[in-house]
Amino acid sequence: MPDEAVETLRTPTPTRARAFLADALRGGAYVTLVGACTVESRTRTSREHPRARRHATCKPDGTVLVHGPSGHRPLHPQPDGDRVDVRVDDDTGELVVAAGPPSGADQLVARFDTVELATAFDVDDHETDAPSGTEADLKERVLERPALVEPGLRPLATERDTPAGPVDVYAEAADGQPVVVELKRDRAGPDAVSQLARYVDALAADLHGDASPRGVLVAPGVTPRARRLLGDHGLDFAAVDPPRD
Amino acid sequence: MPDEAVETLRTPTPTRARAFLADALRGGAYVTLVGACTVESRTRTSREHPRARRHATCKPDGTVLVHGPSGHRPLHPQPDGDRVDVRVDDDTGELVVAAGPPSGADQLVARFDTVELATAFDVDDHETDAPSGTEADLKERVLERPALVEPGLRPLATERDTPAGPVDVYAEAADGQPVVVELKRDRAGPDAVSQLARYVDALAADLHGDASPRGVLVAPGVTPRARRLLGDHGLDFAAVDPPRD
DNA sequence: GGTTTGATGTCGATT
DNA sequence: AATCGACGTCAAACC
Repeated sequence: MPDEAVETLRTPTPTRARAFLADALRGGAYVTLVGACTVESRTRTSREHPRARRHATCKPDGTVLVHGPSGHRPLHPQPDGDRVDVRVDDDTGELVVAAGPPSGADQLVARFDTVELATAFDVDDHETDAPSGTEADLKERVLERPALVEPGLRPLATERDTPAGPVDVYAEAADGQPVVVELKRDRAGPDAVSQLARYVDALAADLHGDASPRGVLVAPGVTPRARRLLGDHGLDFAAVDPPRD
Repeated sequence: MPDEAVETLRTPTPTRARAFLADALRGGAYVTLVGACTVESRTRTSREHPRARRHATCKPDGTVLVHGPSGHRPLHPQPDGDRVDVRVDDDTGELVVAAGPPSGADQLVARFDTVELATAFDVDDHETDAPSGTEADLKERVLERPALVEPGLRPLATERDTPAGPVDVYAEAADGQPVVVELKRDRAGPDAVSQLARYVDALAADLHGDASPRGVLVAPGVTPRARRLLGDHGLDFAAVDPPRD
């Protein structure tokens, strides 16, 4: 298939569709199918979907997506593995698209009794600009202007290791007391507070009494439950928005 | 468009593509586009993608997905709102597909300078069998056979409310001591242990000394760090797999 | 509508 | 290559 070609196939027989699909995938193309199919997935959660007209996508990296008429996610979780198998079921005459590891488990199987449209084309792989407004952006902002967290704060390290995991920012307060900073780009929930508490406890054990660290949660906001938990654990909060662009 | 029809349009002009897309969406159809486009998203995290040949899907519910050649997720987060706007840019001649709330923020904008293929068809909305192997399935299993967690355990309530949130299963041990059970369908990590610890602490405060509750994490397994945290908090673990089918 | 949590996917670090 | 830990994102249940 030439690089720029877009191929389409209307109402092929399953045998013809199988050949079209196999050829295109072998050539590294991106393929879509429209037709009535059943979907069965045996991944982390098992799911079965009765026969209905759906839109399926097979990407050259082995990704298989089957979409219904609504929602952002496909009908099934994505199986591990990057192999796609395309065959015609001898008994039922169905076109069978199977994705996942060859071993029985963790498979996604779509069975088309009819294919009304098959398309194949190339899609560009392209470097994409890094997203902005991430936790990494928030970290940069805090490192550049630590006073946003509290006056006199001096960052000492990022990703400092503790037995409970790496802390986002390890710093020293104006009075010299160690401070653990946990960053969240979204409003922080109870999990974020527990995570910070784990880090503070682990660091306190690590320093074995030399100095007792404080913990500060830095996020654009906190949920009520998280706010209460902060108080319970004697942790602080500073409202900082992640920078956008 | 008749229910069963599948329409395709090759290399339309932007004006023609706009009409095709608008007509199909107005009729509740599912539409796909293949062509070179830029993608800009201003949702929670901002992203920009330079012009490249991509595969776009517009669902009748307002979902817009733009996919590259690999990976399960689209190139962009899905904006809030269910409005899709299709127009031709007077200055550049591009076909512009914009999704999200009409107000400027939180928008996804894809700009096609060429459309090589447009397709439109109906996709069935269909009830889907409930997935199995979920946390709800694990809960059923534990309620039916509480001895899987520990001998003599008697479940008293599910979703029992505490100041920290609802506990999965509230139970009584053989000796009458209250037990908080936290269920995870996957191997449990540190977050699960912290969540359980929050519930146990909250319940202990709720019972204010009448009885001191124990906590049991029920999951197919625990990660090393979670195992250590369990010990730190004096919590127990029981290995139980969620039932599959 | 906001909050919370389950369910997934992805990535980086580590083994 | 597999595992683990953390982050990002979506969806559903419940006020």
